[in-house]
Amino acid sequence: MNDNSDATTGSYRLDDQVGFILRRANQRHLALFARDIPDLTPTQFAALAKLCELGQASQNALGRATAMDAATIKGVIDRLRKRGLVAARRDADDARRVHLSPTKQGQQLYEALLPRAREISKETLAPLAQQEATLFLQLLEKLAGD
Amino acid sequence: MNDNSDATTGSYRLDDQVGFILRRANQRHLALFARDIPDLTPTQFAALAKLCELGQASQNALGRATAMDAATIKGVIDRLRKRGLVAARRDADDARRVHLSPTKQGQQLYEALLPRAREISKETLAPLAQQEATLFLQLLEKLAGD
DNA sequence: CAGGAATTGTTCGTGTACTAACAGAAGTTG
DNA sequence: CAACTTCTGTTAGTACACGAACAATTCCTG
Repeated sequence: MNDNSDATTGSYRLDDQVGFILRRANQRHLALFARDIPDLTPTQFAALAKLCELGQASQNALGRATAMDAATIKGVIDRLRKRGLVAARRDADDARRVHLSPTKQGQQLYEALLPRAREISKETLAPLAQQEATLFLQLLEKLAGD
Repeated sequence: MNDNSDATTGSYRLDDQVGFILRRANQRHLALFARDIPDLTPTQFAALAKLCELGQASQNALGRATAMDAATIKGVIDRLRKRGLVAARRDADDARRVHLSPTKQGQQLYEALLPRAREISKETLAPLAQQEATLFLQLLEKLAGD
């Protein structure tokens, strides 16, 4: 009974808490990404990748598709635009919207980076056996919600 | 054979990549934390908790124990000191070191927040069944490394 | 003991991330 | 149609997070 599994009783060790380990796992992934794709941050790559998948999107819509709020996606897109990877123009139908699309250069960079991006996902999961990795992804997906 | 499981072939969907889902899971946890413990960030709580666990530590040592680099832990400790939760003094034996310890107020706050911290961990894992959660933590730990 | 190497903490610059407040445009409803 | 509401993007402020460069101190080794 006294096995510390209750949420309101027993010892609390920081090192055993989901949030803390989640943060460390994320750190490890970010480090792998920075090593293999130094010229683009994971966030920037995510925005570019999703925009290439969709072909086009409004700024906030792209933010929602990549789990970034309006303030965050703005900075990310600003930097991608400055590097000529993303093109932006005012939407004709809705004067509020910023219509985004990847430039040819952005599209090419995305495709050129794909092998490395796949490799990063593989390396991140490398500590797990094949079956463990599959199971882990299923559980992680549940944890992420939505 | 063509099941897209190879790291260098097949389709690439952002939404299926570990890094992306890891980031979303982390976001969900951060949101739960901010809701239940609005007066302290997860990082600040981690530093305070670990310092209370250890009783004392040098600044960089605490950073290592909480997976924060020297530049990051400095800002975190500065803010905790400003709020009177952590006391700092120059180490007598090593003039480089900053000797840190929780103040009485910091210790009390930590203990007062423990039930909520436990609850947050529980809520974060809530989408998983008991057995799934245990397994998940084991796999996540492997992924975090070290 | 002297001189190079490693450690500790600091600062700077860049890039997420989120809240809050805002302006303008579009949609909805009485 | 006019008021209300929602949605879009922007800005300002705070807080991680990390690389790089730096000074002071300590350690180590010849």
